[in-house]
Amino acid sequence: MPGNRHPRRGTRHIENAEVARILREVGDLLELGKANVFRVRAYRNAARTVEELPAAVESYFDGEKSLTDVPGIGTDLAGKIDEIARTGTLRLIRDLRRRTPKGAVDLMHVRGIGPRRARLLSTRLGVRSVKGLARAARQQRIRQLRGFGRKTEESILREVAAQASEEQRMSRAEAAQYGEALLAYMREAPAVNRAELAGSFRRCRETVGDLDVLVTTSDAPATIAHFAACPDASAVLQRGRTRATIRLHSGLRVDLRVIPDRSFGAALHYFTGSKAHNIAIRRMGRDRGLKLNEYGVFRGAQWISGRDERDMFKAVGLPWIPPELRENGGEIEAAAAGVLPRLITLEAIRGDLQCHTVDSDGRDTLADMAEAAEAAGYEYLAITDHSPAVRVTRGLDAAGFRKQWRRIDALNARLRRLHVLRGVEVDIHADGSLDLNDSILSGFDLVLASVHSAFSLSRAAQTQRILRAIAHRSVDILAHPTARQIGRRAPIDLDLDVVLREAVQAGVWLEVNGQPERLDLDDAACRLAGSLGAVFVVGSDAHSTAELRFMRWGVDQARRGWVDTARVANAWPLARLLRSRRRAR
DNA sequence: GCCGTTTTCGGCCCGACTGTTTTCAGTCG
Repeated sequence: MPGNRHPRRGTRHIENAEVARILREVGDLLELGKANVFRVRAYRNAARTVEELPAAVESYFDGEKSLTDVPGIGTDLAGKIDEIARTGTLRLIRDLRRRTPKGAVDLMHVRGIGPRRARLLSTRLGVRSVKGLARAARQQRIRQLRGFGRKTEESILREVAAQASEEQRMSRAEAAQYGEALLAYMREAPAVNRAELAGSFRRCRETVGDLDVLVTTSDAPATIAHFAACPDASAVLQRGRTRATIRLHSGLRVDLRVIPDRSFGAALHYFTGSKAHNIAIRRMGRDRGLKLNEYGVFRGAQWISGRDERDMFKAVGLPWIPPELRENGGEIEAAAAGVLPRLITLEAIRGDLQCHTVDSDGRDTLADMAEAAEAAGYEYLAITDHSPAVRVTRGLDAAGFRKQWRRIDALNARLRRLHVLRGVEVDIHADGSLDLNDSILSGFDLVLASVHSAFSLSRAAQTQRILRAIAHRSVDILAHPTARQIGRRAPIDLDLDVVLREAVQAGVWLEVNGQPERLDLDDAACRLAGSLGAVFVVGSDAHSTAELRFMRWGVDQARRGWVDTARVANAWPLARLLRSRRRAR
């Protein structure tokens, strides 16, 4: 293996996500075993923390940085994580599984069933699975238990059915369509003053499990009635005086919260989350003798502020923190130290550095794409059609690109505000060689290299492959570096740490791809790359003029990854961009 | 299990809704 990051003897590679899964299961098992709720929370917090670590857990055992320096992880949890990294499992989890009724953990994942009910159902009724749960409900055996009744039985049946049909998270782009339509619908309601989307959607997570809509109104009952009457709703799941939940025909759940005007900022902060961020902020409030909740900042019973979201941060001595960063992943410390990144914005983007035309697999012509980019206010646009290896894209060969260049030159002579760059998305072969030769590659303004095949190479071979491509002097940008497609294809198995280091070292820029199913690099990788000094490119990877708007999703993802405007090459003026390319140095 | 500018012990964010209860437990976010 290249690089100098040999794992310790006895340590095999394990994904942070797998460590997190194990910690989370320990949390579930402990909760079923009536453990101290704070101990349960400690395991769940640790699971989230590990998931969002910028580097593989192994790297915390031999370097200068230690896991115990990470907030929420003490000596005990660090030891447990070490054990997982070395052995792939945990003695504790085996003991807990032995002591826990079979299937109880699965029951707990049915909405409405927590640890108490799961334990009762498995010990008293012998329910061993979600299927068995539905059977018991149909046989009306559940209502015989104390604390359960007819309605609980019915709700269990509904939830089991819903879980079987939907359950997976929805892409951010799809959720946006439902969310924005619903927001418009709620703003039509007569008594509504303000309406906003909060929750993980506002935090720009790449997928969402549900939507949170926040409104202020002068007539709460009327507003809740309007919400419940939403034409796209298939069911009203919950309905109170200040909250209601509906399910849309798509299966997406939407929570509505109705609050008074003066609480808008407090509620927006609270319902934006994340939960871990909120807990941390509320703790800071408590340390200052304040109580923070969704209604505002309180000293004793006295309301102090909460009209504006900034009030919540001000109360604990912090500047406003962008929603994308609110994961309790260091944003509070960064805010306190005055070193929050100046996150990239859509407005700061001056051009798009990846798009396709009918010359390969795009749906619009070169001229159409250029005109749409100009109309969008861009200063430049790189046309980056595919090379021949990716058959389905009908990629161009050297002669094809030379013809395209002449058309680009003619276009540039005609266009007044936009400059079109001669670009290419050249395929990286399985052995790391490129799909076009040096003589043609040197003629482009910009070369993106990316993987479209051989997704299942070994980690070592895959890493070697990418390193070889990066080492090629013609490559300016590594595009969609992990080749993942959310929900469809796992990222290629890569030593990302090594690849990102080499890319930074070589002066290769890293793309954050805005296609809703790619969003590649992801947030954690962006943050890692940023910490290594990477330069980023946010690209729409548009295959039509309409898809130029995918820039939005790429920017959102980069923001989640703490990407600073100054580090985004396509937020620079064209002259600086060209001067800074690897080939210019 | 974590954590400390009063603490190495004793705290740990806070409120709404539902269903099954006669005053509240469980669950969720």
